[in-house]
Amino acid sequence: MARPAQATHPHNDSGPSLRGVHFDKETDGSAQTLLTDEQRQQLTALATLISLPPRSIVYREDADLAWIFIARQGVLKAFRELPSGKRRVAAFLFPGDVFGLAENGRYVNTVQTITSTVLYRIPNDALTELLRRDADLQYQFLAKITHEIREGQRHSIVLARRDAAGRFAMFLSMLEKNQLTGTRGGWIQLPMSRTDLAEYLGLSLESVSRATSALTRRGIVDFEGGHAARIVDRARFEKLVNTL
Amino acid sequence: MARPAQATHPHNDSGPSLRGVHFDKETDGSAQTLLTDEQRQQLTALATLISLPPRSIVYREDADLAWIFIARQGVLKAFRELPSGKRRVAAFLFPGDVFGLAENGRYVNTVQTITSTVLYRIPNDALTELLRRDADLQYQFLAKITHEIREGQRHSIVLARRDAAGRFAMFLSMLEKNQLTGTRGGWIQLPMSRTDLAEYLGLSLESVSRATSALTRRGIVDFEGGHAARIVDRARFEKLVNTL
DNA sequence: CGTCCGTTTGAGGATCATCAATGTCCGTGG
DNA sequence: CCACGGACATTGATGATCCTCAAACGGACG
Repeated sequence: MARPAQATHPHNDSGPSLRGVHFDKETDGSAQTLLTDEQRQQLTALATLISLPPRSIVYREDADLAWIFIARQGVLKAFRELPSGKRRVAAFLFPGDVFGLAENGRYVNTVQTITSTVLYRIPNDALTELLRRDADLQYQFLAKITHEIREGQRHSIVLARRDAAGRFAMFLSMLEKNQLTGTRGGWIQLPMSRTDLAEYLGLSLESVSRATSALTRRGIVDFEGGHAARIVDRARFEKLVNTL
Repeated sequence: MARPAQATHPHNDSGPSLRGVHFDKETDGSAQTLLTDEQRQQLTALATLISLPPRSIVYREDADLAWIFIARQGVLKAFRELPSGKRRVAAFLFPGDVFGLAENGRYVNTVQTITSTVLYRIPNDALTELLRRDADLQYQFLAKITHEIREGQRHSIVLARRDAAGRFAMFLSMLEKNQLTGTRGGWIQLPMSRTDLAEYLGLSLESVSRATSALTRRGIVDFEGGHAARIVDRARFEKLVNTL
Protein backbone atom coordinates (compact mmCIF):
# COMPACT_ATOMS: atom_id res chain seq x y z
CA MET A 1 0.00 0.00 0.00
CA ALA A 2 1.67 3.03 -1.11
CA ARG A 3 -0.63 5.71 0.03
CA PRO A 4 1.11 8.01 2.42
CA ALA A 5 -0.91 9.81 5.01
CA GLN A 6 1.09 12.95 4.72
CA ALA A 7 -0.59 16.10 5.79
CA THR A 8 1.04 19.29 4.67
CA HIS A 9 4.38 18.94 3.06
CA PRO A 10 4.74 16.71 0.08
CA HIS A 11 7.78 14.77 1.12
CA ASN A 12 7.94 15.17 4.80
CA ASP A 13 6.89 11.64 5.24
CA SER A 14 10.32 10.30 4.85
CA GLY A 15 13.88 10.98 4.25
CA PRO A 16 15.14 8.55 1.76
CA SER A 17 16.42 5.31 3.09
CA LEU A 18 19.60 4.66 1.31
CA ARG A 19 21.58 1.53 1.18
CA GLY A 20 24.11 -0.11 -0.96
CA VAL A 21 25.66 2.82 -2.71
CA HIS A 22 29.27 2.12 -3.35
CA PHE A 23 30.76 5.51 -3.32
CA ASP A 24 34.05 4.55 -1.88
CA LYS A 25 36.43 2.83 -4.23
CA GLU A 26 37.91 0.83 -1.41
CA THR A 27 34.59 -0.47 -0.26
CA ASP A 28 34.84 -3.68 -2.15
CA GLY A 29 37.07 -5.48 -4.51
CA SER A 30 34.80 -5.37 -7.50
CA ALA A 31 35.73 -3.14 -10.36
CA GLN A 32 32.43 -1.37 -10.46
CA THR A 33 32.69 2.38 -10.18
CA LEU A 34 29.26 3.83 -9.98
CA LEU A 35 30.20 7.39 -9.27
CA THR A 36 32.44 9.89 -10.94
CA ASP A 37 35.41 11.21 -9.02
CA GLU A 38 33.65 14.51 -8.65
CA GLN A 39 30.57 12.88 -7.17
CA ARG A 40 32.70 10.82 -4.84
CA GLN A 41 34.48 13.96 -3.76
CA GLN A 42 31.24 15.79 -3.11
CA LEU A 43 29.98 12.97 -0.95
CA THR A 44 33.13 12.53 1.07
CA ALA A 45 33.23 16.26 1.63
CA LEU A 46 29.90 15.98 3.44
CA ALA A 47 30.74 12.83 5.34
CA THR A 48 32.30 12.25 8.73
CA LEU A 49 34.06 8.98 9.39
CA ILE A 50 32.89 7.23 12.54
CA SER A 51 34.33 4.18 14.29
CA LEU A 52 32.19 2.15 16.63
CA PRO A 53 32.77 -0.91 18.81
CA PRO A 54 30.37 -3.86 18.75
CA ARG A 55 26.88 -3.39 20.22
CA SER A 56 26.89 0.34 19.67
CA ILE A 57 23.59 2.00 18.90
CA VAL A 58 23.92 4.14 15.76
CA TYR A 59 20.46 5.61 16.16
CA ARG A 60 17.21 4.66 17.80
CA GLU A 61 13.75 4.11 16.48
CA ASP A 62 11.65 7.31 16.69
CA ALA A 63 14.70 9.53 17.05
CA ASP A 64 14.73 12.63 14.87
CA LEU A 65 16.24 12.07 11.47
CA ALA A 66 19.56 13.86 11.30
CA TRP A 67 22.04 11.77 9.34
CA ILE A 68 22.25 9.20 6.64
CA PHE A 69 24.91 6.54 7.10
CA ILE A 70 26.97 4.37 4.83
CA ALA A 71 28.72 1.34 6.20
CA ARG A 72 32.39 1.03 5.33
CA GLN A 73 33.52 -1.83 7.54
CA GLY A 74 31.68 -4.23 9.79
CA VAL A 75 28.19 -5.64 10.11
CA LEU A 76 25.14 -4.03 11.67
CA LYS A 77 21.50 -4.87 12.21
CA ALA A 78 18.37 -2.78 11.76
CA PHE A 79 15.49 -3.82 13.98
CA ARG A 80 12.22 -2.70 15.46
CA GLU A 81 10.97 -3.13 18.96
CA LEU A 82 7.46 -4.56 19.05
CA PRO A 83 4.83 -3.67 21.65
CA SER A 84 5.35 -7.02 23.34
CA GLY A 85 9.03 -6.30 23.76
CA LYS A 86 10.06 -8.74 21.07
CA ARG A 87 12.38 -7.66 18.33
CA ARG A 88 12.23 -8.13 14.62
CA VAL A 89 15.42 -7.67 12.66
CA ALA A 90 14.49 -6.07 9.34
CA ALA A 91 17.91 -6.35 7.75
CA PHE A 92 21.58 -6.94 8.30
CA LEU A 93 23.79 -4.17 6.97
CA PHE A 94 27.13 -4.74 5.30
CA PRO A 95 29.87 -2.53 3.83
CA GLY A 96 28.44 -0.38 1.08
CA ASP A 97 24.95 -0.38 2.48
CA VAL A 98 23.28 2.95 3.05
CA PHE A 99 20.86 3.32 5.92
CA GLY A 100 18.86 5.93 7.77
CA LEU A 101 15.31 5.15 6.73
CA ALA A 102 12.88 7.56 8.28
CA GLU A 103 9.18 8.34 8.32
CA ASN A 104 7.77 11.72 9.27
CA GLY A 105 11.26 12.84 10.13
CA ARG A 106 11.93 9.99 12.56
CA TYR A 107 13.99 6.88 12.09
CA VAL A 108 11.81 3.80 11.78
CA ASN A 109 14.38 1.25 12.92
CA THR A 110 17.05 1.07 15.54
CA VAL A 111 20.46 0.34 14.07
CA GLN A 112 23.12 -1.35 16.15
CA THR A 113 26.60 -2.59 15.34
CA ILE A 114 27.29 -6.29 15.54
CA THR A 115 31.01 -6.23 14.87
CA SER A 116 33.42 -3.33 15.11
CA THR A 117 32.25 -0.87 12.51
CA VAL A 118 33.46 2.07 10.51
CA LEU A 119 30.84 4.16 8.80
CA TYR A 120 30.30 7.44 7.03
CA ARG A 121 27.87 9.89 8.56
CA ILE A 122 26.29 12.44 6.24
CA PRO A 123 23.92 15.22 7.32
CA ASN A 124 20.54 14.47 5.85
CA ASP A 125 19.71 17.95 4.67
CA ALA A 126 23.04 18.41 2.94
CA LEU A 127 22.67 15.05 1.20
CA THR A 128 19.15 15.84 0.16
CA GLU A 129 20.25 19.10 -1.33
CA LEU A 130 23.08 17.44 -3.18
CA LEU A 131 20.76 14.79 -4.58
CA ARG A 132 18.34 17.45 -5.76
CA ARG A 133 21.13 19.11 -7.68
CA ASP A 134 22.74 15.99 -9.07
CA ALA A 135 20.26 13.73 -10.81
CA ASP A 136 22.91 11.19 -11.80
CA LEU A 137 24.06 10.78 -8.24
CA GLN A 138 20.51 10.51 -7.07
CA TYR A 139 19.89 7.86 -9.66
CA GLN A 140 22.55 5.71 -8.03
CA PHE A 141 20.71 6.01 -4.76
CA LEU A 142 17.43 5.22 -6.46
CA ALA A 143 18.91 2.09 -7.97
CA LYS A 144 20.26 1.01 -4.60
CA ILE A 145 16.93 1.59 -2.96
CA THR A 146 15.25 -0.69 -5.46
CA HIS A 147 17.82 -3.28 -4.58
CA GLU A 148 16.79 -2.96 -0.97
CA ILE A 149 13.18 -3.55 -1.93
CA ARG A 150 14.11 -6.78 -3.64
CA GLU A 151 15.98 -7.85 -0.53
CA GLY A 152 12.91 -7.09 1.53
CA GLN A 153 10.76 -9.19 -0.76
CA ARG A 154 13.16 -12.09 -0.44
CA HIS A 155 12.99 -11.67 3.30
CA SER A 156 9.22 -11.91 3.07
CA ILE A 157 9.47 -15.13 1.12
CA VAL A 158 11.78 -16.54 3.77
CA LEU A 159 9.39 -15.54 6.52
CA ALA A 160 6.47 -17.17 4.77
CA ARG A 161 8.13 -20.57 4.98
CA ARG A 162 7.02 -22.85 7.76
CA ASP A 163 10.08 -24.99 8.32
CA ALA A 164 12.95 -23.57 10.29
CA ALA A 165 15.66 -25.45 8.40
CA GLY A 166 14.36 -24.11 5.10
CA ARG A 167 14.36 -20.55 6.36
CA PHE A 168 17.87 -20.89 7.63
CA ALA A 169 19.04 -22.43 4.36
CA MET A 170 17.50 -19.58 2.37
CA PHE A 171 19.29 -17.11 4.59
CA LEU A 172 22.59 -18.87 4.01
CA SER A 173 21.89 -18.87 0.31
CA MET A 174 21.32 -15.13 0.31
CA LEU A 175 24.50 -14.52 2.27
CA GLU A 176 26.45 -16.68 -0.09
CA LYS A 177 25.13 -15.01 -3.22
CA ASN A 178 25.83 -11.56 -1.90
CA GLN A 179 29.25 -12.67 -0.75
CA LEU A 180 28.97 -9.84 1.67
CA THR A 181 30.75 -11.49 4.49
CA GLY A 182 33.39 -12.93 2.28
CA THR A 183 33.55 -16.65 1.67
CA ARG A 184 36.92 -17.92 2.72
CA GLY A 185 37.47 -21.35 1.32
CA GLY A 186 33.79 -22.01 1.00
CA TRP A 187 33.05 -20.90 4.55
CA ILE A 188 30.24 -18.41 4.95
CA GLN A 189 30.85 -16.00 7.81
CA LEU A 190 27.97 -15.54 10.27
CA PRO A 191 28.94 -12.57 12.43
CA MET A 192 25.54 -12.31 14.09
CA SER A 193 24.36 -14.24 17.13
CA ARG A 194 21.75 -16.97 17.13
CA THR A 195 19.40 -14.50 18.71
CA ASP A 196 19.91 -12.01 15.88
CA LEU A 197 19.32 -14.78 13.40
CA ALA A 198 16.15 -15.83 15.19
CA GLU A 199 14.84 -12.28 15.16
CA TYR A 200 15.59 -11.97 11.46
CA LEU A 201 14.10 -15.34 10.55
CA GLY A 202 11.02 -14.91 12.71
CA LEU A 203 11.86 -17.97 14.78
CA SER A 204 12.64 -18.65 18.40
CA LEU A 205 16.25 -18.92 19.42
CA GLU A 206 15.78 -22.60 20.12
CA SER A 207 14.33 -23.28 16.71
CA VAL A 208 17.35 -21.72 15.03
CA SER A 209 19.58 -23.91 17.13
CA ARG A 210 17.58 -26.98 16.24
CA ALA A 211 17.72 -26.00 12.59
CA THR A 212 21.50 -25.88 12.62
CA SER A 213 21.58 -29.22 14.37
CA ALA A 214 19.26 -30.71 11.79
CA LEU A 215 21.28 -29.35 8.88
CA THR A 216 24.45 -30.74 10.40
CA ARG A 217 22.92 -34.11 11.23
CA ARG A 218 21.55 -34.47 7.72
CA GLY A 219 24.97 -33.73 6.29
CA ILE A 220 23.89 -30.67 4.35
CA VAL A 221 25.74 -27.87 6.15
CA ASP A 222 28.74 -27.75 8.45
CA PHE A 223 28.99 -25.23 11.25
CA GLU A 224 32.11 -24.09 13.00
CA GLY A 225 32.06 -22.18 16.24
CA GLY A 226 28.57 -21.02 15.50
CA HIS A 227 29.84 -18.19 13.34
CA ALA A 228 30.77 -19.91 10.12
CA ALA A 229 28.92 -22.30 7.82
CA ARG A 230 29.95 -24.40 4.85
CA ILE A 231 27.66 -26.14 2.44
CA VAL A 232 28.60 -29.80 2.31
CA ASP A 233 25.92 -31.29 0.10
CA ARG A 234 25.21 -28.69 -2.55
CA ALA A 235 22.51 -30.65 -4.32
CA ARG A 236 20.42 -31.27 -1.25
CA PHE A 237 21.06 -27.75 -0.05
CA GLU A 238 19.65 -26.26 -3.24
CA LYS A 239 16.75 -28.66 -3.10
CA LEU A 240 15.96 -27.53 0.41
CA VAL A 241 16.19 -23.86 -0.57
CA ASN A 242 13.92 -24.31 -3.56
CA THR A 243 11.51 -26.67 -1.86
CA LEU A 244 8.81 -24.40 -0.81
CA MET B 1 12.70 -1.16 -13.60
CA ALA B 2 14.13 1.88 -14.74
CA ARG B 3 17.34 0.53 -15.93
CA PRO B 4 17.36 1.11 -19.52
CA ALA B 5 18.89 -1.69 -21.38
CA GLN B 6 22.05 0.26 -21.87
CA ALA B 7 24.68 -2.38 -21.83
CA THR B 8 27.73 -0.33 -21.17
CA HIS B 9 26.52 1.55 -18.18
CA PRO B 10 27.89 0.82 -14.72
CA HIS B 11 24.66 0.28 -12.82
CA ASN B 12 23.13 -2.40 -14.90
CA ASP B 13 22.09 -4.42 -11.93
CA SER B 14 18.75 -2.76 -11.61
CA GLY B 15 16.59 0.05 -12.67
CA PRO B 16 14.59 1.64 -9.93
CA SER B 17 11.20 0.27 -9.10
CA LEU B 18 8.79 3.09 -8.84
CA ARG B 19 5.58 3.14 -6.95
CA GLY B 20 3.31 5.54 -5.26
CA VAL B 21 3.98 8.72 -7.11
CA HIS B 22 0.91 10.83 -7.33
CA PHE B 23 1.36 12.62 -10.54
CA ASP B 24 -2.24 12.89 -11.47
CA LYS B 25 -4.29 15.44 -9.58
CA GLU B 26 -7.39 13.35 -9.98
CA THR B 27 -5.81 10.30 -8.49
CA ASP B 28 -7.22 10.85 -5.07
CA GLY B 29 -9.21 13.32 -3.09
CA SER B 30 -6.37 14.60 -0.96
CA ALA B 31 -5.04 18.03 -1.64
CA GLN B 32 -1.47 16.94 -1.97
CA THR B 33 0.24 18.09 -5.12
CA LEU B 34 3.67 16.64 -5.31
CA LEU B 35 4.57 17.70 -8.78
CA THR B 36 4.58 20.94 -10.64
CA ASP B 37 2.26 21.34 -13.58
CA GLU B 38 5.21 21.17 -15.88
CA GLN B 39 6.39 17.90 -14.36
CA ARG B 40 2.91 16.49 -14.53
CA GLN B 41 2.71 17.49 -18.14
CA GLN B 42 6.04 15.91 -18.96
CA LEU B 43 4.93 12.65 -17.40
CA THR B 44 1.55 12.52 -19.03
CA ALA B 45 3.16 13.25 -22.35
CA LEU B 46 5.09 10.02 -22.00
CA ALA B 47 2.22 7.95 -20.68
CA THR B 48 -0.40 5.86 -22.41
CA LEU B 49 -3.69 5.24 -20.66
CA ILE B 50 -4.64 1.58 -20.47
CA SER B 51 -7.90 -0.01 -19.34
CA LEU B 52 -7.95 -3.62 -18.22
CA PRO B 53 -10.67 -6.00 -17.05
CA PRO B 54 -10.23 -8.08 -13.86
CA ARG B 55 -7.68 -10.90 -13.89
CA SER B 56 -5.59 -9.35 -16.62
CA ILE B 57 -1.86 -9.89 -16.53
CA VAL B 58 -0.03 -6.56 -16.79
CA TYR B 59 3.36 -8.21 -17.06
CA ARG B 60 4.96 -11.46 -16.10
CA GLU B 61 7.88 -12.32 -13.91
CA ASP B 62 11.10 -12.59 -15.96
CA ALA B 63 9.67 -10.69 -18.91
CA ASP B 64 11.91 -7.98 -20.34
CA LEU B 65 11.48 -4.65 -18.67
CA ALA B 66 9.78 -2.27 -21.06
CA TRP B 67 7.37 -0.05 -19.16
CA ILE B 68 6.76 1.46 -15.78
CA PHE B 69 3.13 1.63 -14.69
CA ILE B 70 1.10 3.87 -12.43
CA ALA B 71 -2.29 2.73 -11.23
CA ARG B 72 -5.09 5.23 -11.70
CA GLN B 73 -8.15 3.16 -10.86
CA GLY B 74 -8.62 -0.32 -9.48
CA VAL B 75 -6.65 -2.80 -7.41
CA LEU B 76 -3.88 -5.12 -8.53
CA LYS B 77 -1.57 -7.66 -6.98
CA ALA B 78 2.16 -8.26 -7.44
CA PHE B 79 3.23 -11.82 -6.82
CA ARG B 80 5.96 -14.34 -7.43
CA GLU B 81 5.62 -17.93 -8.46
CA LEU B 82 7.68 -20.23 -6.25
CA PRO B 83 9.42 -23.37 -7.45
CA SER B 84 6.76 -25.49 -5.77
CA GLY B 85 4.06 -23.74 -7.72
CA LYS B 86 2.85 -21.77 -4.73
CA ARG B 87 2.39 -18.08 -4.95
CA ARG B 88 3.45 -15.32 -2.65
CA VAL B 89 1.74 -11.98 -3.03
CA ALA B 90 4.36 -9.30 -2.35
CA ALA B 91 1.98 -6.35 -2.41
CA PHE B 92 -1.43 -5.11 -3.37
CA LEU B 93 -1.38 -2.07 -5.64
CA PHE B 94 -3.82 0.81 -5.38
CA PRO B 95 -4.43 4.06 -7.28
CA GLY B 96 -1.31 6.19 -7.18
CA ASP B 97 1.04 3.27 -6.80
CA VAL B 98 3.90 2.98 -9.26
CA PHE B 99 5.11 -0.45 -10.21
CA GLY B 100 7.45 -2.17 -12.60
CA LEU B 101 10.21 -3.42 -10.33
CA ALA B 102 12.91 -5.20 -12.30
CA GLU B 103 16.28 -6.82 -11.79
CA ASN B 104 18.81 -7.24 -14.54
CA GLY B 105 16.32 -5.86 -17.01
CA ARG B 106 13.57 -8.33 -16.15
CA TYR B 107 10.48 -7.85 -14.04
CA VAL B 108 10.76 -9.65 -10.71
CA ASN B 109 7.04 -10.00 -10.03
CA THR B 110 3.99 -10.81 -12.03
CA VAL B 111 1.34 -8.11 -11.78
CA GLN B 112 -2.31 -8.93 -12.32
CA THR B 113 -5.47 -6.88 -12.00
CA ILE B 114 -7.97 -7.81 -9.31
CA THR B 115 -10.71 -5.36 -10.21
CA SER B 116 -11.24 -3.44 -13.42
CA THR B 117 -8.23 -1.21 -13.73
CA VAL B 118 -7.07 1.91 -15.47
CA LEU B 119 -3.36 2.59 -15.48
CA TYR B 120 -0.69 4.71 -17.06
CA ARG B 121 2.01 3.00 -19.06
CA ILE B 122 5.31 4.83 -19.45
CA PRO B 123 8.23 3.60 -21.54
CA ASN B 124 11.03 2.82 -19.14
CA ASP B 125 13.83 4.41 -21.10
CA ALA B 126 11.97 7.65 -21.60
CA LEU B 127 11.11 7.84 -17.92
CA THR B 128 14.67 7.11 -16.93
CA GLU B 129 15.93 9.86 -19.17
CA LEU B 130 13.42 12.28 -17.75
CA LEU B 131 14.38 11.40 -14.19
CA ARG B 132 18.03 11.90 -14.98
CA ARG B 133 17.27 15.39 -16.22
CA ASP B 134 14.84 16.38 -13.49
CA ALA B 135 16.24 15.81 -10.01
CA ASP B 136 13.16 17.19 -8.30
CA LEU B 137 10.89 14.82 -10.12
CA GLN B 138 13.22 11.96 -9.37
CA TYR B 139 13.20 12.90 -5.72
CA GLN B 140 9.47 12.31 -5.63
CA PHE B 141 10.06 8.84 -6.95
CA LEU B 142 12.82 8.28 -4.42
CA ALA B 143 10.52 9.30 -1.58
CA LYS B 144 7.83 6.95 -2.85
CA ILE B 145 10.27 4.11 -3.09
CA THR B 146 11.28 4.57 0.51
CA HIS B 147 7.64 4.39 1.40
CA GLU B 148 7.45 1.08 -0.38
CA ILE B 149 10.32 -0.20 1.74
CA ARG B 150 8.48 0.68 4.90
CA GLU B 151 5.44 -1.17 3.60
CA GLY B 152 7.60 -4.16 2.92
CA GLN B 153 8.98 -4.07 6.44
CA ARG B 154 5.47 -3.95 7.86
CA HIS B 155 4.62 -6.91 5.67
CA SER B 156 7.57 -8.75 7.19
CA ILE B 157 6.33 -8.00 10.68
CA VAL B 158 2.92 -9.37 9.75
CA LEU B 159 4.48 -12.51 8.33
CA ALA B 160 6.53 -13.07 11.45
CA ARG B 161 3.41 -13.42 13.56
CA ARG B 162 2.27 -16.92 14.33
CA ASP B 163 -1.44 -16.50 14.81
CA ALA B 164 -3.65 -16.17 11.76
CA ALA B 165 -6.19 -13.85 13.36
CA GLY B 166 -3.43 -11.45 14.36
CA ARG B 167 -2.00 -11.37 10.86
CA PHE B 168 -5.39 -10.70 9.38
CA ALA B 169 -6.09 -7.97 11.92
CA MET B 170 -2.79 -6.27 11.12
CA PHE B 171 -3.65 -6.38 7.44
CA LEU B 172 -7.01 -4.78 8.12
CA SER B 173 -5.31 -2.17 10.22
CA MET B 174 -2.94 -1.30 7.40
CA LEU B 175 -5.79 -1.07 4.91
CA GLU B 176 -7.74 1.13 7.25
CA LYS B 177 -4.85 3.51 7.93
CA ASN B 178 -4.10 3.90 4.28
CA GLN B 179 -7.75 4.32 3.49
CA LEU B 180 -6.87 3.04 0.08
CA THR B 181 -10.07 1.26 -0.64
CA GLY B 182 -12.23 3.93 0.84
CA THR B 183 -14.04 3.36 4.06
CA ARG B 184 -17.73 3.82 3.50
CA GLY B 185 -19.43 4.16 6.84
CA GLY B 186 -16.67 2.38 8.65
CA TRP B 187 -16.60 -0.52 6.20
CA ILE B 188 -13.21 -1.50 4.88
CA GLN B 189 -13.38 -2.75 1.33
CA LEU B 190 -11.59 -6.04 0.58
CA PRO B 191 -11.53 -6.35 -3.19
CA MET B 192 -9.19 -9.34 -3.17
CA SER B 193 -10.17 -12.97 -2.80
CA ARG B 194 -9.46 -15.12 0.23
CA THR B 195 -6.84 -16.86 -1.83
CA ASP B 196 -5.09 -13.56 -2.58
CA LEU B 197 -5.24 -12.72 1.09
CA ALA B 198 -3.80 -16.09 2.04
CA GLU B 199 -0.92 -15.67 -0.39
CA TYR B 200 -0.20 -12.22 1.01
CA LEU B 201 -0.44 -13.28 4.64
CA GLY B 202 1.56 -16.45 4.18
CA LEU B 203 -1.33 -18.62 5.31
CA SER B 204 -3.46 -21.33 3.81
CA LEU B 205 -6.80 -20.36 2.36
CA GLU B 206 -8.51 -22.30 5.12
CA SER B 207 -6.62 -20.50 7.85
CA VAL B 208 -7.71 -17.15 6.49
CA SER B 209 -11.27 -18.37 6.50
CA ARG B 210 -10.94 -19.61 10.04
CA ALA B 211 -9.41 -16.31 11.06
CA THR B 212 -12.40 -14.36 9.75
CA SER B 213 -14.72 -16.75 11.55
CA ALA B 214 -12.81 -16.33 14.78
CA LEU B 215 -12.82 -12.54 14.51
CA THR B 216 -16.55 -12.57 13.88
CA ARG B 217 -17.30 -15.06 16.64
CA ARG B 218 -15.28 -13.04 19.13
CA GLY B 219 -17.22 -9.94 18.18
CA ILE B 220 -14.18 -8.00 17.03
CA VAL B 221 -14.80 -7.63 13.29
CA ASP B 222 -17.86 -7.92 11.11
CA PHE B 223 -17.64 -9.27 7.57
CA GLU B 224 -20.11 -8.75 4.79
CA GLY B 225 -20.11 -10.78 1.64
CA GLY B 226 -16.50 -11.62 2.19
CA HIS B 227 -15.38 -8.36 0.59
CA ALA B 228 -16.01 -5.83 3.31
CA ALA B 229 -15.04 -5.65 6.96
CA ARG B 230 -15.98 -3.39 9.82
CA ILE B 231 -14.29 -3.16 13.18
CA VAL B 232 -16.87 -3.71 15.89
CA ASP B 233 -14.78 -3.73 19.04
CA ARG B 234 -12.06 -1.17 18.51
CA ALA B 235 -10.34 -1.73 21.83
CA ARG B 236 -9.94 -5.46 21.42
CA PHE B 237 -9.03 -5.00 17.79
CA GLU B 238 -6.15 -2.69 18.66
CA LYS B 239 -5.08 -5.01 21.42
CA LEU B 240 -4.98 -7.89 18.98
CA VAL B 241 -2.99 -5.87 16.45
CA ASN B 242 -0.47 -4.74 19.02
CA THR B 243 -0.23 -8.05 20.82
CA LEU B 244 2.77 -9.52 19.31
C1' DC C 1 38.51 -22.44 38.93
C1' DG C 2 33.99 -20.20 39.02
C1' DT C 3 30.84 -17.12 36.86
C1' DC C 4 28.31 -15.33 33.03
C1' DC C 5 26.40 -15.33 28.65
C1' DG C 6 25.14 -17.67 24.76
C1' DT C 7 23.92 -22.11 22.97
C1' DT C 8 22.05 -26.73 22.87
C1' DT C 9 18.77 -30.29 24.07
C1' DG C 10 14.35 -32.15 25.95
C1' DA C 11 9.18 -32.52 26.93
C1' DG C 12 4.63 -30.72 26.49
C1' DG C 13 1.24 -27.59 24.51
C1' DA C 14 -0.44 -24.49 20.85
C1' DT C 15 -1.11 -23.30 16.05
C1' DC C 16 -1.37 -24.02 11.38
C1' DA C 17 -1.30 -27.08 6.85
C1' DT C 18 -3.40 -30.63 4.69
C1' DC C 19 -7.05 -33.57 3.12
C1' DA C 20 -11.81 -33.92 2.60
C1' DA C 21 -16.54 -32.65 2.57
C1' DT C 22 -20.11 -29.33 2.78
C1' DG C 23 -22.00 -24.80 1.92
C1' DT C 24 -22.74 -20.29 -0.64
C1' DC C 25 -23.01 -17.12 -4.34
C1' DC C 26 -23.98 -16.13 -9.02
C1' DG C 27 -24.36 -16.58 -13.84
C1' DT C 28 -26.22 -19.57 -17.39
C1' DG C 29 -29.54 -22.08 -19.78
C1' DG C 30 -33.70 -24.57 -20.01
C1' DC D 1 -38.76 -18.43 -13.19
C1' DC D 2 -36.15 -22.09 -11.64
C1' DA D 3 -32.59 -25.61 -11.86
C1' DC D 4 -27.89 -26.55 -12.74
C1' DG D 5 -22.89 -25.82 -12.59
C1' DG D 6 -18.63 -23.86 -11.31
C1' DA D 7 -15.82 -20.87 -8.61
C1' DC D 8 -15.17 -19.53 -4.14
C1' DA D 9 -15.65 -20.00 0.83
C1' DT D 10 -16.50 -22.44 5.14
C1' DT D 11 -16.08 -26.21 8.44
C1' DG D 12 -14.14 -30.57 10.38
C1' DA D 13 -10.40 -34.04 11.63
C1' DT D 14 -5.70 -35.34 11.65
C1' DG D 15 -0.76 -34.71 11.51
C1' DA D 16 3.38 -31.77 11.26
C1' DT D 17 5.91 -27.90 12.97
C1' DC D 18 7.17 -24.57 16.03
C1' DC D 19 6.90 -22.01 20.72
C1' DT D 20 7.32 -22.15 25.52
C1' DC D 21 9.25 -23.64 29.70
C1' DA D 22 13.05 -25.89 31.71
C1' DA D 23 17.52 -27.78 32.35
C1' DA D 24 22.14 -28.89 30.98
C1' DC D 25 26.18 -27.58 28.40
C1' DG D 26 30.08 -24.70 26.62
C1' DG D 27 33.45 -21.26 25.98
C1' DA D 28 35.36 -16.59 27.46
C1' DC D 29 37.22 -14.15 31.04
C1' DG D 30 38.50 -12.60 35.43
